[in-house]
Amino acid sequence: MRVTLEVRGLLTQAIEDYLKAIYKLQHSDEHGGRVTTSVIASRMEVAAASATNMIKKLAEMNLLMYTPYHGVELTASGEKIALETIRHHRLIELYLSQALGYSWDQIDAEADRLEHAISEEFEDRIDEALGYPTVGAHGEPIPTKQGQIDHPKYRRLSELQDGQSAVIRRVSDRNPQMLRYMENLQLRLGTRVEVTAKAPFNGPLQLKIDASKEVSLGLEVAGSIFVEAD
Amino acid sequence: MRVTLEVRGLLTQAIEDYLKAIYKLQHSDEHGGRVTTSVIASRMEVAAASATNMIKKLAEMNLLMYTPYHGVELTASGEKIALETIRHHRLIELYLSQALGYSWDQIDAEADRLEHAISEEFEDRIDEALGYPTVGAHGEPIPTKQGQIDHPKYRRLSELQDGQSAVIRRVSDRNPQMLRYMENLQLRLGTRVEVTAKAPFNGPLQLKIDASKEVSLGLEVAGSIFVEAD
DNA sequence: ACAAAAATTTAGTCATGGCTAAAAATATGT
DNA sequence: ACATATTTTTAGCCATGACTAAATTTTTGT
Repeated sequence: MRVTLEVRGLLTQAIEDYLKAIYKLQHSDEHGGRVTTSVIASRMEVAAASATNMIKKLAEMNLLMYTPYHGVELTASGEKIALETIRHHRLIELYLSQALGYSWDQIDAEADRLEHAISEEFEDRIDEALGYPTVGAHGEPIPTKQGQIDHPKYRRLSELQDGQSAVIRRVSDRNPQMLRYMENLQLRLGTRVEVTAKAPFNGPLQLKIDASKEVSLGLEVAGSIFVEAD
Repeated sequence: MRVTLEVRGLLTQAIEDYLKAIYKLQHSDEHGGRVTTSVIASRMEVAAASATNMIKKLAEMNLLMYTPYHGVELTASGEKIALETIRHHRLIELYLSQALGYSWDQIDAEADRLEHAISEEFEDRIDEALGYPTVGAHGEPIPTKQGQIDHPKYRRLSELQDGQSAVIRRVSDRNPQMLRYMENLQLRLGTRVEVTAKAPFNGPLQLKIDASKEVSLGLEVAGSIFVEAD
């Protein structure tokens, strides 16, 4: 990858952050593949004009294809860098929770800062210390060092029918408060859940956790939990 | 410490780096207490004009006293921040070497980047994981969370007389290559050494390491090793 | 199809923290 | 003591990556 090599060293934190955000947007089901300026701006919490500026810069660097007024698509080199950043992030998150006892809601913010500061050496050492994991602390796939990643398709807990049982495989890491709430309910990766009732009109669902405790769960939370149904 | 609290959050990496460097210069024996623009610039590897700019900014923020053309002295709040940064640095260095198996020559560069990225939480967790250490990986004292630190006065190995024996308590971390060299010679913290001969005209000294291996050590290296003599 | 709304880009500004060149202050040597 | 050398500061410039306001393009509703 010539381009990636040439580019290395002048990768600012801002560039890595944008590429990471764009990669995630491209692979989220919501915005059908089309990643626009406003979506990027909103995800990055900057003004639209700021996003336009950075997009132009990234296009200049051949990290993405830019069609003005119509959105953005990462190039191979852009995606490579995004995946490296995501790998850093997810390895750090897992390390924080496994080795340093962090809770679910604390790791994202810490990893957001650390991911730009660590060396290849650090990446390799924690990868080894963790036993070369393939799944992050919230169940996200961890890209390999070569940039390979697969996107398993899980169903949202909110989509399950009354009576269905499933195992939690991934949770959204967007909202720390929600993560805290889930953790308190013992809703963890691998936890078995069963939908025992579903209220109509987008009402809450009744959930049996680990075949014991029963709770009522709002749709927003249930929509942030991804499961593998039986 | 009102000022420190007010200042927090707008502490850039550059500010922390300058304060750390100035603190170290103030407490080094070389430049008898007087810390000038050129010394700071040289340590930070920036142009003198850049140092002047930052010094004026730090004086504005009440982090140091600045007498134009005559140098600089940290205020209480400036010193507090410097010590927090140094604490971060030394805890991280120790963690890298103890928990992740880094070698002596690799930890400084990694810690230089990480020290600005970690949270109070991270600091506390590695402090605990390390068993609340008081001495860093190269033997430097680690400031307490309250900013207390003592500066034990060790002698340089180069100052020992022929026949004297001593224990290594600290090594300079300025030169990674030299650290690598020392590590290869098994010159570590706690290692007992004996000067068995001293060549005249600033020549090398002959050293017996751990009562076994003998080596000839140049004065530059010997001057970078601090010992406690019997 | 076309006016109004919404999204996007352009233009111009700001703070940060570098830089060089020139001016000013301090230190040094005879 | 005073000319010269050295150090330090000032002045002005640059890149990064934010911002707001205005202009432009695209989308939407009727």
